[in-house]
Amino acid sequence: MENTAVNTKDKILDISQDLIQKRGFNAISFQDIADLVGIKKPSITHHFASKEVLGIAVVQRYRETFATALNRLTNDESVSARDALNFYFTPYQDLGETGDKICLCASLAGEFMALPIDMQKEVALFFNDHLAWLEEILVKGQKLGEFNFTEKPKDLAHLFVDALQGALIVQRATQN
Amino acid sequence: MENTAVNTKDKILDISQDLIQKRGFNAISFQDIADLVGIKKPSITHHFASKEVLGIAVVQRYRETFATALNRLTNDESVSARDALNFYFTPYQDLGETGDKICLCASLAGEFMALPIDMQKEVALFFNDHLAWLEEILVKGQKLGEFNFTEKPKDLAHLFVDALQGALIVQRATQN
DNA sequence: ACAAATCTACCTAACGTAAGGTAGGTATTG
DNA sequence: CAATACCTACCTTACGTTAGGTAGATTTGT
Repeated sequence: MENTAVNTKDKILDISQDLIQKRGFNAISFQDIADLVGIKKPSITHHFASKEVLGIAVVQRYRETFATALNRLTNDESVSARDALNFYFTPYQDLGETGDKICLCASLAGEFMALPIDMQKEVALFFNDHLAWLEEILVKGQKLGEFNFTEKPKDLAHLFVDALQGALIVQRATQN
Repeated sequence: MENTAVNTKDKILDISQDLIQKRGFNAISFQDIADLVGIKKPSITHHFASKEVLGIAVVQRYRETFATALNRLTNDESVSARDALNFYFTPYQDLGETGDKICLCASLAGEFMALPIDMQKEVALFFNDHLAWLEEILVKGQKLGEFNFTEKPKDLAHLFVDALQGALIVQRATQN
């Protein structure tokens, strides 16, 4: 885990995210989080009014961190489409190497129907962001002759996201 | 849902499986199951000693149903490798059409680290079964000239499983 | 400048609810 | 009649959340 957070609120976010990526949203409790942060259970409500509010904050931050990083790649003219695509894979490779963590939104999507509606919306936004970004990169790379594929960019974007998310889930379940 | 079960034990299994595919294992309770079966909560313990035992039974049945169907395809000489592969996809297409259900083992793999060890083992067996079966079909199809691919059969089998499981998860989260 | 008021970040204690599970009784059925 | 399939009643534990309070920092009023 990073654990570079300075203030308690960010620590709660970091630890919550870590726990969700490992065990899911419904399987973790305020007690789990409080123990790891080093505060008492009710102190969490001082920073986040409810578990739902905390959950939304975790996904929002995750989504925005990705969005910022991906937009940086898209806006930088010196980054080729192929490099951008390679960069896209690295966080997932890192996750795979942890052995016990998957993408936050894959974890939440697995228990999607048991999630508060506002968390569902955040998860949906995450995947739609990624699908749109990948499609854009694929179109760009095809136009510039960097890529050579016959499939529709939208379909290929879907395949990338699906295979990436699925790979982490299946890998964690089958290793050892 | 099927709901073709005649005895209560099978009804419990059916409904539990359905609920796990929709909401996950940790988000469902004996109360949820009992309400849908039409019995009282403690009556479930009469058929399954604990939630873990019930969970294991659900995955075992799911895994064995698949194993039987897949072995039938492999053993039937009149079924080509391509047909076998096509058959493999149909249950997942059906799941996609439900709009609110994913593969049982994808759901459980999403909360893998929060699962009892014996359930983890069953989930791992499921994926390993499928990976081995797909690899076998791919090798067979390549030998007979039905398929034409350069990737390693094992890698391609992984891609199929990953993309299939991932597709259901992502699709459910992004539709509407 | 200094005191009063307010805010921040926590705490302890306890709430109501729901969880999984148990004990023991009562029907139902071969 | 004996096993099976259910029931009611209850237990313990854990959950998210609320109430009320405290110590210390910050802001404000004079």
